[in-house]
Amino acid sequence: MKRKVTLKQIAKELDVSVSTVSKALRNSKEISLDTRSKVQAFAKLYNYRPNNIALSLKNKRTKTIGVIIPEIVHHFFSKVISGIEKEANNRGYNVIIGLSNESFDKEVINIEMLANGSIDGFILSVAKETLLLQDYHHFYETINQGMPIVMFDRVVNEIACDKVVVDDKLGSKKAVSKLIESGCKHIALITTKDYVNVGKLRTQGYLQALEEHKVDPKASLIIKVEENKDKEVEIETLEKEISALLDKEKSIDGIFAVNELYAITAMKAAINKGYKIPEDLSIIAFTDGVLSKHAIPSLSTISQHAVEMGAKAATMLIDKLEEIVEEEQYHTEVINTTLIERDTTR
Amino acid sequence: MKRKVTLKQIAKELDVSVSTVSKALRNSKEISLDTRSKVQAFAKLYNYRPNNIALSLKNKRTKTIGVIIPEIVHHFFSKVISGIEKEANNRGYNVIIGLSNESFDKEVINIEMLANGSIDGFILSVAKETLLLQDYHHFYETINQGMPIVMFDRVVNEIACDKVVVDDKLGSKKAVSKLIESGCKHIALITTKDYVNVGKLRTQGYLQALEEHKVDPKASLIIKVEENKDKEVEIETLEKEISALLDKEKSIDGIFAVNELYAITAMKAAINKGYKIPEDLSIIAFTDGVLSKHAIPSLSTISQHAVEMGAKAATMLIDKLEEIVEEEQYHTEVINTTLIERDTTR
DNA sequence: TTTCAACACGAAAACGTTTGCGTAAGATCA
DNA sequence: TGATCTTACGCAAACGTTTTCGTGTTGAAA
Repeated sequence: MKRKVTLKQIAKELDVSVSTVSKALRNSKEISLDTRSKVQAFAKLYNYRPNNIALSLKNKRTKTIGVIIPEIVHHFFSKVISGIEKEANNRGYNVIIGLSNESFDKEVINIEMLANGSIDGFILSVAKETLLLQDYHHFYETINQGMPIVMFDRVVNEIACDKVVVDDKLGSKKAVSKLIESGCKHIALITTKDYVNVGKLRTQGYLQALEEHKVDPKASLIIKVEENKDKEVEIETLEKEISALLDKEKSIDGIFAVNELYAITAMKAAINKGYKIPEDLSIIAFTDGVLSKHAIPSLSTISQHAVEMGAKAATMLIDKLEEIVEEEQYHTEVINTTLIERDTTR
Repeated sequence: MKRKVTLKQIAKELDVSVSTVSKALRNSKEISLDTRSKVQAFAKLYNYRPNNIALSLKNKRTKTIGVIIPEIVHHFFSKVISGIEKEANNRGYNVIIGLSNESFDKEVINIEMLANGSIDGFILSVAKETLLLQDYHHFYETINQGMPIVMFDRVVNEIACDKVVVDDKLGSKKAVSKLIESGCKHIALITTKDYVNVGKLRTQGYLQALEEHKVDPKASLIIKVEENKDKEVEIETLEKEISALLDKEKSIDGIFAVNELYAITAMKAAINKGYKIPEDLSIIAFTDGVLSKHAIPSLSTISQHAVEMGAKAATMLIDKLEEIVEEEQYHTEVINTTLIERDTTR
């Protein structure tokens, strides 16, 4: 087993100095053509590759960006990652990931681990617990140390950094408007409690759409799901709630849910009750994922263009790192949403 | 904006040498208690953290493991990653990911990028194109340079390295046996072409189960899907094939598919034809993901325990890195599969 | 007073690069 | 022949650590 070959070894072998080897490999005309070709041949033979770590130390940059997300077993986040990875690779950067699992502590630890020289900047989506605690010291510290952060999707407005978000309100409005325009009169909303920012915004979009179409909102048509550590339980509970709602409010002919899973759950409850979809009941979900695409019937959704989001975040971060954009100049990019009509809408 | 503070800066500020600072921070009793506490106080005040890159260069290890997977927008792979990440973090390692997108070239580039000092070892699942080309030079080179590799799921048998695999054959056998035992007489198989190794093995499991239950296999009940770059097209084509099959072979009362998506597609075709599931037709899929869990009706599956797989792979790699296990001693771990009975089986 | 150990600290090397500068040998010119 | 210019290379510093080996100062024992 041959270990990785270094400049020093090549130098020794060829009886020249390390600097000569380095220059020869970089084709400096300071070095004679003769020596250059000799060194290059030798390097090729031994498959020389410069040590990234040494380069990082010297250059004070690692060409690596750190991504911290709440979870990876999640269609949206994995799509964002694939967008980040693609753009980063195109520009010669690596991607290192950390998972917070929605925990404040894990988020802090991950950031601290990576901030000590391992990476040049962060792309992250804030953990729910952090949002709840509203403790953002780790972000401030990181930024203070001169390490840029780009937040996406779940962002903290009060922090001065680049952000990439989806227009949740407008997206929801699109969905609900579509429902109204296709003839739905009584549209239920399945959303989260208000402390989840995106849930809140999507709720606002729903209300706005109703208002614009002169439909009076009814509190009895809104279910605000209490998030549960145990997703199974959360979903089971929700299914019962929806069942009850459908029993109580017979007039419901449209449902807008703030995520795929809630929508699928609603669909399940409705199908069990014998509803025909979309004839008796139309459904639209915010967030487009595999679940929607392959559900039977396939779900109409609002797509957030997650890949594009990731790519945009990477672009913004790298632009800042390479000083294409000035340091203190922050920008919030809004990614458009698109209504994808499938089989749960008319 | 204060930059990161270094030992040198602390040393200057306190008018001592760098070595004194280093020793003081590591609580060496070579340094007087007085100086130690002074230095430590100062370091805490300025939030000193040792630079990882410098440490990596010195220690010749990065405490980072590289993971290369074919795609990340995929339930199985993202679960594996979460398993790797968890175990790695527990043992103080970071995870850096590269995506091959099933491309040989991208796999090679990713490995070369990371192998030059950025990481201590690899965990990877081989790209389909690589499997097809059977060009494994990049793996050999990496291993030759003393960098350990752990392959998971899609492995290359001829390469001497640690491996974590699923017993595909046994898993399929379990599924098909379950179908037979629950009364299915005519079980269709939806699998991939034989050059995809896991497809081949799962097909073998199907055949073995039939044999053991003295059921004669019928070639007309087997669909071998040709993979297509465009998944949409692949799935649409498949749906038509299944429809045709159901028309032709009216006796089919069970379907085993080698992945979720094929199973869902089969279910869709069957539901469209008015089949009652599971009364008229039972379905089991290999691979357990969100799709199966939230399908209506929910799919019975063979779970591969992806998280466990990732964790195991990480354990094996780190054990090797930390020389808990001898270098030249390779081992293949087989992860058990479990039948998860849901609503598509009786 | 001399000798020596203990103490507290600093100098320097090492990890693998890149790069500015110095310089010996040879070439060119007057 | 002597002065100057090129050429082709080596030295050393720098990035931020850790660690080995010195070394000057102190205090105590002889």
